[in-house]
Amino acid sequence: MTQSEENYLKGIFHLSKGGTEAVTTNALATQMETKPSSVTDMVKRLADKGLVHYVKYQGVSLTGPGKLRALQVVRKHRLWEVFLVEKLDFSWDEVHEVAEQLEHIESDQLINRLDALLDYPDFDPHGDPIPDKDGVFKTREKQLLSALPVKASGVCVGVKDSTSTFLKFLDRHQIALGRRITVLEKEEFDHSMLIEIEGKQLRVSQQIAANLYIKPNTEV
Amino acid sequence: MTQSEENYLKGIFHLSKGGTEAVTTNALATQMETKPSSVTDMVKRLADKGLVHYVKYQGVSLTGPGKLRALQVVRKHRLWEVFLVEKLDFSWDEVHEVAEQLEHIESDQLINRLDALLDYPDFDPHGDPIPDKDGVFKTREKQLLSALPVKASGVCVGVKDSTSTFLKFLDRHQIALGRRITVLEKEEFDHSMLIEIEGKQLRVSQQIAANLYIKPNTEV
DNA sequence: ATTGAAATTTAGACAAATCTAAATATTTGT
DNA sequence: ACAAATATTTAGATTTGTCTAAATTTCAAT
Repeated sequence: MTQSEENYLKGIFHLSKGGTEAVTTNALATQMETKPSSVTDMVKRLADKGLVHYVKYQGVSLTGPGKLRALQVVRKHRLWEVFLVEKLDFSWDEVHEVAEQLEHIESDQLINRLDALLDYPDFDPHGDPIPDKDGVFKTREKQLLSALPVKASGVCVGVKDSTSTFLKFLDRHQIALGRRITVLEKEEFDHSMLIEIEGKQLRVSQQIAANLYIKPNTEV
Repeated sequence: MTQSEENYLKGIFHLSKGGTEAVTTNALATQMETKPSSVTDMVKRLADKGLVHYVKYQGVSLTGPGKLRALQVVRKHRLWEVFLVEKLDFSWDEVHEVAEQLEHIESDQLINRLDALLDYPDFDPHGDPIPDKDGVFKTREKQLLSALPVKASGVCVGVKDSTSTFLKFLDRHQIALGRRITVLEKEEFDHSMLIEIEGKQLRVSQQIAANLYIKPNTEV
């Protein structure tokens, strides 16, 4: 299995929202930053290897083995991200590029011992779940707004701090249970966030974001 | 720079004993476990990029930039080996294959922070020196165990042969880096030795003694 | 110094992964 | 339903890294 093949499986996995839906050639070409014709060539190879279902002009989807393989790559990517942040003091926005390389290192022993070193984390620094060896991962019912990655979206389901001053603040900004919130930006130095709620943009400090529970969209 | 190019530079570096001597096509083919014709193709490419000197039928040697690059790969390889042994509890003989992959990860930030995490080690688990960013490394005064006289004592600092069978042998007999070894007897006819290690006596053949590096007269 | 052996290079082929340009299939708007 | 727009595939070329088989160069021995 080449790195390129692994990257395609991962790309299909992400676009198909967890390996269920079919993905179009054009969408995959955009995701992989390549040309549609290159995608056609590659998905044919992947189909020959039994990793994807592919019917000409009808799009591509992962088979069981293909999905498992994609999940193993995702597992490695996210574990390396935890390592980079926890052990090497990378900030959350610096890890992706390096993890893209590290995710292709082949060694079960390596990844399982890394998992142990990191104390078997369930989520990566962006709040995304880390699959286990068999591709199974925990879903998080609710998360703190501060734990959500950029572009994540979810519904407000609760507060951690329920003092009246806090709740009044929420009222003033039309933040209420059931309201959908989307994370637009995260500021690194003070961990404040720019969020969108009810069609308006709002900047909230880390103190706010760390006290609001969100039920994120099930979107991997 | 591709991984294959990096591997060739490293191969030339090792065969040329530190980048000084010229290396023959056949020797490099053996080192790289490939065919001489493939070597010819590759060294032409490396010569075009200014990384090696190459004259047809005359062998190949590293240029300044080529040697620096080789040293940077060696640096990464050895730092990763330290990481695997110190942080992930790999044993001596398990690290090489994984380090062969990790050495090609491209990120100065990653390798420098890894260096810091490991507390700037000067030597890898096999006792080989780790070059710094500029390719400079410390030399350790070391001698083969076979070269030590009777009654001499020293600390095990490295191995010459790092095949896994040899490393496993060492593990079985509790011979490890940092262990003090004292020469008790040397047998004339087969050059075997009786040594003391960890309070126990052990007879080692000349083949063993000629592959173990010792730093003589050193406090632990 | 010449010849046979060994080492090395060249020529031509292949697979992986990509591209451009052209051909074909599907979808959409009226 | 049909033409135009869009999406997709095919055909043919390119690069990297490899191979085999044949040709060439160097080395070594008499």
